[in-house]
Amino acid sequence: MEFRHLRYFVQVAEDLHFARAAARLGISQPPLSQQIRQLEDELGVRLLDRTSRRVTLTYAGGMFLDAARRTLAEADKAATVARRAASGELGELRVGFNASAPFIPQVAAAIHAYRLRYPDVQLALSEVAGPAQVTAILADALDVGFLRSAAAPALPPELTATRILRERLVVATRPDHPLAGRAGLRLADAAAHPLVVYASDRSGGFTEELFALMRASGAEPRIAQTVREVSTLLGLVAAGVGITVVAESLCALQSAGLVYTSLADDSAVSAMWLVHAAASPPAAANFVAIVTEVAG
Amino acid sequence: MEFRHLRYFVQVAEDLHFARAAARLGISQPPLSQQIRQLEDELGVRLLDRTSRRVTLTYAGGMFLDAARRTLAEADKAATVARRAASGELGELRVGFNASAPFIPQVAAAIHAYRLRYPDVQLALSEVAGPAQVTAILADALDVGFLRSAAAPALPPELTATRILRERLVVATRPDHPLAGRAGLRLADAAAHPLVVYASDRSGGFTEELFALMRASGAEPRIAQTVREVSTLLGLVAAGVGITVVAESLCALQSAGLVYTSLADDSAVSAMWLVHAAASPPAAANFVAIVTEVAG
DNA sequence: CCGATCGATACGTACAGCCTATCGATCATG
DNA sequence: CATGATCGATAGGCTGTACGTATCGATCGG
Repeated sequence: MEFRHLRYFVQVAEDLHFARAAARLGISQPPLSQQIRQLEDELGVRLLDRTSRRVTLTYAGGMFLDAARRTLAEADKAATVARRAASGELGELRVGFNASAPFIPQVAAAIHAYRLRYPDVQLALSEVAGPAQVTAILADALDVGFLRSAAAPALPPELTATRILRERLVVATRPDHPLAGRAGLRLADAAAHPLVVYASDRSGGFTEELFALMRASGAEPRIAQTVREVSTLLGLVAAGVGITVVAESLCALQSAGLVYTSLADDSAVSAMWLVHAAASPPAAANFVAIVTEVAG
Repeated sequence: MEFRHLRYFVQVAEDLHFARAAARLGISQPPLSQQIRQLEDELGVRLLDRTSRRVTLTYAGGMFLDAARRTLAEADKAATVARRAASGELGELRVGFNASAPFIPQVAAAIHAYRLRYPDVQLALSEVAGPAQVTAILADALDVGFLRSAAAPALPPELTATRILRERLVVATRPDHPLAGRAGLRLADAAAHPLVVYASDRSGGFTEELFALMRASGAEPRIAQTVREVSTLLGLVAAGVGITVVAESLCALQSAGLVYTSLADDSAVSAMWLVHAAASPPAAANFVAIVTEVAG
């Protein structure tokens, strides 16, 4: 049985007239009769009762007509699915992001724009620490990932990173802290006070990068407390446990016990990167395109 | 796109190896490569990434694989549906029956046996008066019908009637009625008493046949009351409104106010017939076969 | 009774799908 | 690093089959 048989049969069943059906199908009548007969022989079932004057569906023919239509529709759907999947309009996209990514307006805007443009792509968002994202993408557990890194992250050749945002670092303190609001504040000043920082396994390298910057400015940082979440970090700063240094976009999180003070150092910058496989699935490539367009 | 393409693609996707897939498909490797390529060209989508060492599904290929499997399954189902419908194992069967048919054990047994043997046939049972059944079958609103008639019913040539039961008539009266239990009771005796009978439009000809029998026995029947249902008929007899004559199988309906007395006349018989179109749908033919086997 | 209609049959043809043979690329191995 | 094995792609020839034209046989209306 081939699709030809189904297409021909459906047309004959609709017209109940071999010559007309053949004309619609763009063939002549004899081969149409042959193909219908061939289909009946293969099924071992008479689908049409035909005299030289009238063609009617048998009971089995009526049942088969429905099933044949369903089969043709399913085949159509298969072709459409393939094309849409290839163009990235259909499927699933697994996006990883670190703790600070959601607070970046450009990232949120890009995700929103992507959802509007590709509504049939199932977005699977998951919070993953920076380095773990790279591993996850390599293991095909993730398609793309947002991670923070001052410089371009070192990646295996099959992965690509695009910088989507470059931002300054700020110091977060209690309002009554001596550093609060001080103009021309420098990293070395901040390093003189005990710090609340992310635990290394959660920071995705941010803490290490921060410490490296401080040491480069000639000060040795001291850890007051390590935490695992943004809310804890800022909560403990507001409680006076210590101060911390975060990316400027985190200023979106305001609180009565918190003030953010700019750092004057040229080196006090950080960046968000979008990491993806060089051979990305179509949906991922579209996502990268939208993110670089909106946020880049 | 033809089924060939789907079958070939599914096999390659399962083996991820052209030569092995070709062997399983019973063809050689080159035409398999050609057909896959043809499929990809038609869809405009690359379904497989292939180097000379490794074959992998693209994302679109994976989505298409599912859809292709569904399409092939749908086609299989279409063939099965046609065959099962042709053999009468699938579909709908519309059975008409008159008021007395359900009380006949053979009819009930036949319907039960049919349900067991053909569980996937949707049985649509409907109560239809005898002559209306013939009209309904001719109008293709009914497939088969049970009706009561002393002699073979007059039918157009495209319909066939099979007698499935021949039974004697009995008189139904109150227990204190003078005819109750009288040995050798004859139709002429019964005709001497006022009768409760079905209204003509509901009786399906039974009342007319009964009156003809009574007149043939030399008596003129008198109507005490006409009714539209079996329960009303027997209820009014039990209430003493009159007596009635019914088929023996109705004795199954017992009541405190009712007794049945046999009629001695040779002519006091009735029969149930199964009517069906000569060109019945398969399910109807099977039904007729089972009924004649069980009840005939 | 005759012509029109319509599906089936007969038969020739062109193309497509399959075959075998071979190539080119990649990878494992000594 | 050279060599052989593996595997998909390509080339070219052959055959089956789906389609075309011509015609037949049956049925129905006028």
